[in-house]
Amino acid sequence: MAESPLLDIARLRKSCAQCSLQQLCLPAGIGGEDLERLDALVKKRRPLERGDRLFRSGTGLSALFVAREGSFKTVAMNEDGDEQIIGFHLPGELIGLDALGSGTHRCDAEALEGAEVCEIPMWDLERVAAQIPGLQHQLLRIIGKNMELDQDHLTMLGRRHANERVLLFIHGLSERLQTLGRAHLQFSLPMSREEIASYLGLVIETVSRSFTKLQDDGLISIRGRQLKILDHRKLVEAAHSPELVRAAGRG
Amino acid sequence: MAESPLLDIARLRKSCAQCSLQQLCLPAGIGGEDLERLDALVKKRRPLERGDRLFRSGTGLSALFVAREGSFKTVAMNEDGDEQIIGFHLPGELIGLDALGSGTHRCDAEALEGAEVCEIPMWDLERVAAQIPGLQHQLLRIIGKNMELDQDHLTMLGRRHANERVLLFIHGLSERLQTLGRAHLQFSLPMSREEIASYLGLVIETVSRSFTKLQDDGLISIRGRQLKILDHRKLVEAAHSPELVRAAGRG
DNA sequence: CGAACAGTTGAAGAAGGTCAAACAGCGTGG
DNA sequence: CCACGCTGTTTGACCTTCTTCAACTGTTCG
Repeated sequence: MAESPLLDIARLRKSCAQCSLQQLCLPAGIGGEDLERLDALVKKRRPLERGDRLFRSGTGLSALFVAREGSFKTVAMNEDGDEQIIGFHLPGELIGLDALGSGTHRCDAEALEGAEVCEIPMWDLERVAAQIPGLQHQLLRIIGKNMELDQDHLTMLGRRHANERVLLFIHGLSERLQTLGRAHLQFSLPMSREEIASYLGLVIETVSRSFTKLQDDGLISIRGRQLKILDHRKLVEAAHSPELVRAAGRG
Repeated sequence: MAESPLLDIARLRKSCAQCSLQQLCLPAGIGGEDLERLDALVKKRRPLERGDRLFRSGTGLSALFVAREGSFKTVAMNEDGDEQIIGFHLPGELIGLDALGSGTHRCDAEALEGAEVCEIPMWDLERVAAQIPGLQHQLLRIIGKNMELDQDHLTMLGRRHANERVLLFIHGLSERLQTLGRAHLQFSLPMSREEIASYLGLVIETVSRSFTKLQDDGLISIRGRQLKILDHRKLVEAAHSPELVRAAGRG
């Protein structure tokens, strides 16, 4: 038992159980020294406050972050100065891949609420990934999973009716919360209406109206940021068929 | 000349000069045996015809593709059956990363015209990437570059005015063609209006009207699929400031 | 208590969607 | 070579939806 890291693994399993990076180590058949080496990379950072930034656009990529507690948004700025939210990052999700292509961040990452992050220095991660068999593959999968989130966002924005976008947004959030092991039928939105609007390519008033309409239709209940999904089945159906959404609006 | 691959490198440099994967090997300080090993992976596939598919949604990830000649689209299908184009892939660009997360493709990849592709078996690529120093890093960069394209798409869809989306679309296409070493001020659109509409979350008539408006404003000249950018400066400006777009419409 | 902020609601207008028709390009077959 | 029909694109008129502007409500926090 001279170097058995059993206790360490148990601790890690617990602290990282719902982390999107858990697949980076735990199920990849990595153990012992390798696991310790990986664990040594991860720095736990001080708590962050609402509005604090992990990085800014134009900054070089130094590390990837995982939201451990609290949620984040990534915001891109156009030439003309108006911002667009291009991603929300829930607790357990990854932040910082936007700089993978050029080595420079293309957006700001900002805490939506009190938060805490793990930080993985990119340079070290790449080095270790090249050495530990299986880790590179897991890294690619995690990156791929993140691309899927972007594509889901894309399909929301491709919808031409505001109600559909909002519906898909709620549904998507709920699914993500579920896979992260959190309550997914009743939860608190970490972002403002304004931020949702930006994310969905809408205007704040339209988002507000959509919410109240969904509430009137009995699909959800929403009071401020407290959201409850009342009829999950109907919500999923409605998200995938515009007719239902519109028909309900006339009732 | 027992093991000098000079001629091979020269040939590769030429044939892959504008390929998005060129960074995978050429500038990464890879040479000799390694380069040959990498080159051996790449299969050149038979010519494809318009409508031919590289893969279908639900299929397992077996290879990445690079369009050598001709363009492609990737199409996602919703539960309710309507399609959405989530990406265009110009000659030299990469196709197939959508399956990176789950190992299963989430969309169809279809040739927009006569085409030819290089095929890189994913499994082999990963294996070699783990062995050749620098290659893993280049692979991550290439994946990152592709994510940037998705994010550009996202920022188009986030714009609330049809004219802005179309403007950003044209501008983006032009930029991509330029980096791929092709004519970027006068070119032929490989996709139909219908496909542009789907990509931009608009309806075909709106796309058509936007094009004619941009033509009336003297920014472009468009006849069928033949597009000429007349005032590149003004086009870039207009793409980043809604007021200009709208003001011009009243003139 | 009241200022500041977030969210909701209402009424008006503009933008884009819908429906329908005309038009252009192109390959086929007479 | 031309007529024909197919398909993709443009254009027009109308209608729905979203945005805009504005007022109002509600909550939080000095």
